[in-house]
Amino acid sequence: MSAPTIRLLLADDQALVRGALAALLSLEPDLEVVAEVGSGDEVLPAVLEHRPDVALLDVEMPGMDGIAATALVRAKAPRTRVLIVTTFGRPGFLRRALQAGAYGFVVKDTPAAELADAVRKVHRGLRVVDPQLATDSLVAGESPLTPRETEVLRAARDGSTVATIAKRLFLSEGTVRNHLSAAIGKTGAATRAEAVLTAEGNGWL
Amino acid sequence: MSAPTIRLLLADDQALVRGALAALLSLEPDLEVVAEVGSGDEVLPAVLEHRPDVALLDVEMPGMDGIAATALVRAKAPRTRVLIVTTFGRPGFLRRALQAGAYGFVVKDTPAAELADAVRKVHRGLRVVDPQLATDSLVAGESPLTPRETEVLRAARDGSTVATIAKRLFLSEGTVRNHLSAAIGKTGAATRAEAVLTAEGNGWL
DNA sequence: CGCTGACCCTGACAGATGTCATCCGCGTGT
DNA sequence: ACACGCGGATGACATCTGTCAGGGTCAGCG
Repeated sequence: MSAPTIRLLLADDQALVRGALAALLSLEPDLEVVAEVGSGDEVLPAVLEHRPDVALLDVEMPGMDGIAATALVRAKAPRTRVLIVTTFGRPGFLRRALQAGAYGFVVKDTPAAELADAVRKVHRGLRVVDPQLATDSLVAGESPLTPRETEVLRAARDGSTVATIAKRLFLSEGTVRNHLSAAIGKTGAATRAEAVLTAEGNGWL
Repeated sequence: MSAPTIRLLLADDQALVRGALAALLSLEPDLEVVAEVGSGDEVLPAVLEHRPDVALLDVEMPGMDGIAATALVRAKAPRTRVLIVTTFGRPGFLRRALQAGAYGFVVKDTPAAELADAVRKVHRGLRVVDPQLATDSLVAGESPLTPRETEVLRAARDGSTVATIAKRLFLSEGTVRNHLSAAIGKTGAATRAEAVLTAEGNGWL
C-alpha cells in the first residue's frame, strides 16, 4: 500500500492565484488539494470538515486575516499545520504569524519549486522561514506603539483630517494630535503619512 | 498533424505566482509556456527570442511596468498579443493597458478556469475585458490632473513634507503647495494623503 | 498605603499646509 | 496682430498640524 498523500487546504482571496497554486501542488504525486477557500472566515469550517494535514493561508483576506485564522486553527484543529503564503514579506507579519502558531512563512517571491518542499517540511513538523525575513523581524522588533497610538495611526491611514479622526474615535482633536505626534516620534517619521508607511512596513499596523 | 499549440510568455515578479500560473496553463494540451520572466525590462528581449503567440504580463514589475512593456511589444513584435494579468483591477490601468495595445485584461480575482479561455480568445484576436472594470474605467475617465500636478502628487506619496518635495522637484514651496492644492481639489479629497489614495485608486498615478 | 511610571486626555502655540490672488509664457482661434 | 485660455510658477494669509506642557487614572511595586 502506497504512502498516504499530504492533504492540503488553500486559502487565498484571489481565485486565479488559488487555482494556480492548486494546479502547481497537484503536480506532486504525494500532495492532494482537498479544499479551497477565498476568505479568512471560511478557513476553520473548511479545516474541520476536510481535515487537511497542511493549510496554506494568505495573510490579507476578507472576513478574517490569515494570522487570526492561524490562531483559530491551532486552537480548534491542532493536527493541521499552517503555512503562510503571502505577497508581503513583512517582518511584523512573520512574528505575528509564528506567535499565532504558523509552522512556516513563504513569500510569493519564492521559486515555485520550493513550495512543495516547504509543504513537506511543515507536514513533518519542521519550521520553514526565510532567514532574511527572520532577521528583519528581529531587527524591527515588536511595535513600540501603544494600543491607542496604533488605533489613531490606523485611523489616519486613509488621509483623514484630525477632526475626522477625533469624531470617529470619540476623542478631542488635541488627543488625536498628541497620539499622532507620539507615533510619528516612535517611528522616526517626519509626517503622519510617513509614520503610517513605516508602521505598515514593519508590520506594526 | 495536430493543431499547433499556443505559445505563451509569462511575466510576473513573484516567482511563486509565475510558476503556479505556468503549472495551471500547462495543464491545457493546446497551451505551451515557452518563457518566464520576472521583470518588465526582460519582456521584450524574451518576446523577440521566443516568439510567443500571447504574452501574459503583470502590471507592477521592477525594471518596467507591464503597460510600458505592452507598448514595446506592440511596436516591436506586433504578432504577439498581450493579456494583462494583474492584482489590482484599477480602471486607470485598464484604460492605459488597452491604449498601449493590450488585447485583454484579467484580474487575479478571476476563476482559474477562465484564464485558459481568456488566453485562447486573445490568441484569436478577441478582446477580453471584465465588463464591470470597463464600466468603472469609463466612469472614472481620464485623469483630470496636469502632468505637473501628477508629478507633485506622486512625490507626496511617501508622506514627504512640502519642503522636501520642493527640493526634490526644484520648485519653490509655494509652487508645490499650489499643485497639491489643485490636485486635492480635482480628486475631491480633503488632504493630500486622501488625494493620493483617490488618484491611485482611479489609476491616475 | 504611598509612590512611580505608563497610558490616555486636553489645550496653547510655533510652524506647516492649503487656499487664494496674481503674474508669465505659450499655443490656439479669430 | 490680438485676445483668450491653459499650465506653471510664486508669495501672502487663514487654517491645520505637530510639539509641548500639564493633568488624571490605573496597575505594579516596595
